[in-house]
Amino acid sequence: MKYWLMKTEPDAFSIDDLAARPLQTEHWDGVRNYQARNMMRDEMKVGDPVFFYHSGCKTPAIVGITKVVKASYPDHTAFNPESKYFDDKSHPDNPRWWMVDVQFVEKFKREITLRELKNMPELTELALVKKGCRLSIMPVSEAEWLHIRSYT
DNA sequence: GCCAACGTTGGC
DNA sequence: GCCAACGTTGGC
Repeated sequence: MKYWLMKTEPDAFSIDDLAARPLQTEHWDGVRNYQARNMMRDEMKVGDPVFFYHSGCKTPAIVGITKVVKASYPDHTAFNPESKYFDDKSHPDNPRWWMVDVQFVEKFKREITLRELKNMPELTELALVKKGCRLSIMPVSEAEWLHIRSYT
């Protein structure tokens, strides 16, 4: 089992939006970055826990936990010319983009802000706090996970 | 295969 | 709204 962190802009899709979905589950479409894709396609497995992170907002923060409930399958929005995620280089017989399904687990009573995370010496290796890191999906070590968890 | 130009991300 | 950092594109 591996631990993860996934970013989302709360204006587009927040943890409350996820909790309001049928079965509190949603497919993670629209990832168009190869590194992030590779992690979803090859490494994320059913049951893996995921920190849910709000980015591009007033207070960037980890706001809760989700888990992977369906392993990778083709991101069908890439096949749809009507979608803003359409990519004519992705074909159903050889998909370029993949996604997983995640399910709501928990919303923290108190979110853990990026500012706080940056001040934790235990997290200096976490990609999220590194300068210029734009990865929307990243691995979290077990030690990092437990450390962050201990604040919730 | 190099690299400049461009677009995007995302914190501040 | 600004801008640094980064990934991608496309001409050569």
